[in-house]
Amino acid sequence: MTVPPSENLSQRVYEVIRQKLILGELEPSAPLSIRTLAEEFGVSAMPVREALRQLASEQALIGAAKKAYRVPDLTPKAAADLFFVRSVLEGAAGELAARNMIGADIRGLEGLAQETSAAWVAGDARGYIKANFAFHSAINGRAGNDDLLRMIDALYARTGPWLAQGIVELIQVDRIADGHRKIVSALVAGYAKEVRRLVEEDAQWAIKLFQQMV
Amino acid sequence: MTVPPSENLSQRVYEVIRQKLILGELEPSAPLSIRTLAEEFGVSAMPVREALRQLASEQALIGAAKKAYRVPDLTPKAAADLFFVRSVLEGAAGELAARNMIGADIRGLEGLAQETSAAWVAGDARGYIKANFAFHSAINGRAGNDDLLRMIDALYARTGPWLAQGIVELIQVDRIADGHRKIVSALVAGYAKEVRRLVEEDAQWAIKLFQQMV
DNA sequence: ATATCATAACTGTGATCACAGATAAACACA
DNA sequence: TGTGTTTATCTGTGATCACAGTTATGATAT
Repeated sequence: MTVPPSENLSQRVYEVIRQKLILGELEPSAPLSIRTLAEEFGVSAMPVREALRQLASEQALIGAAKKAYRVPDLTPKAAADLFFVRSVLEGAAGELAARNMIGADIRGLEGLAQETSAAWVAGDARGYIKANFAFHSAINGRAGNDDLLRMIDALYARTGPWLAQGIVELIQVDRIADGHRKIVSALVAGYAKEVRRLVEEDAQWAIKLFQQMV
Repeated sequence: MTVPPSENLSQRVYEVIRQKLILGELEPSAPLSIRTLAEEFGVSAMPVREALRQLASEQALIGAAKKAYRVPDLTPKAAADLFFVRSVLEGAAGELAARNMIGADIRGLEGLAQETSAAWVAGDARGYIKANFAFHSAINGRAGNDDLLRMIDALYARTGPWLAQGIVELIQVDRIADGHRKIVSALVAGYAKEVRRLVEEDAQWAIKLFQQMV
């Protein structure tokens, strides 16, 4: 877990829970209690409550009035919508990043791509999610557009729990996921438009992955 | 101002301030005090504080520790980044919407396009912003993707205050803005891809508008 | 054993208070 | 008339309490 450097207690709590969502460590429909979490974190209810509300405002949690906050359980349609938005944003980020990347960036990317496929063949679901997120973050971070990055990360927080479930079920079914390698190839070649297309394809692939799952 | 139907006091306050941001009724660098707003709204500090924090988490406000919340004053680079993201998202929404729109939708759109240009030639800055937002919302709403819509609206909340300033200065300089009419034409023709391109262009136009302003 | 209902334990929400840091105002001094 | 310093006011933040709805529990009756 990355360290949460912040002057705000609320933001620290927020960051921790957000990371857990991204990495799929919280399963869908799991309830999150303000008081319980407050005790776990060793803080008062106040910061937790603000963190949960913030997550809920990003749709990363659902919070009905006077009912416990819960991790959303995505419907097929909702998941498809989400991955579509992600493909649009991440595709644009990829095209921008392709123009900013230097040799060292791409080398790091190759390592992450390897980690990703290694975790995949090993059947390590959590490892795959983590490596996958690291890979895409490395690209999106080079787009040079913080808003883009923030929005994409918010999407990962929403799809994380669902992905963790879906992948666990599918990890032994489909063993081919060389999309990342193709992306890296397009990056070394400097084909920005092609990077965009491939990144979009990669995000949409998750949708297909789900449809098999049903 | 649209009525805020909600069971949550915090959310009601949030919605009101958010609308003001979108419509450019709050000027950049203006400070927002929790206690002051609480008194204005006739509620305690609690709901206001949560609303402001939520806005801040969306970057619609800036909130440094122990300093008053403020309406962000965008730098040229930040504004450009923002409008770029908006062009990407709204372009995608436009393409989707083009496939869902029926005659009645388009007729309503024609009216809104007329309002927009009417406000423009009349030099009514606030009216232009309002009509412009209504026009685009009518399109984005037909995309059938709530996440897309929510994200785009968040962007309008961030560009609103800045747009209000920029447009006031430019409204007598440039009097041609028939972009909306082109979009409507493409919609009636059913050219989804062309709608996307035009919507993207429309968003990027705002960037150029700014560059003239400096 | 199963269904029904009362009760107890939980939930988020709003309000209020104490506190420390930031800002602005007031004052003293040159 | 400036200028530096102190004081007072205002800022968000964290903690705690009361409250009303929700959910789970357990007892009672069928």
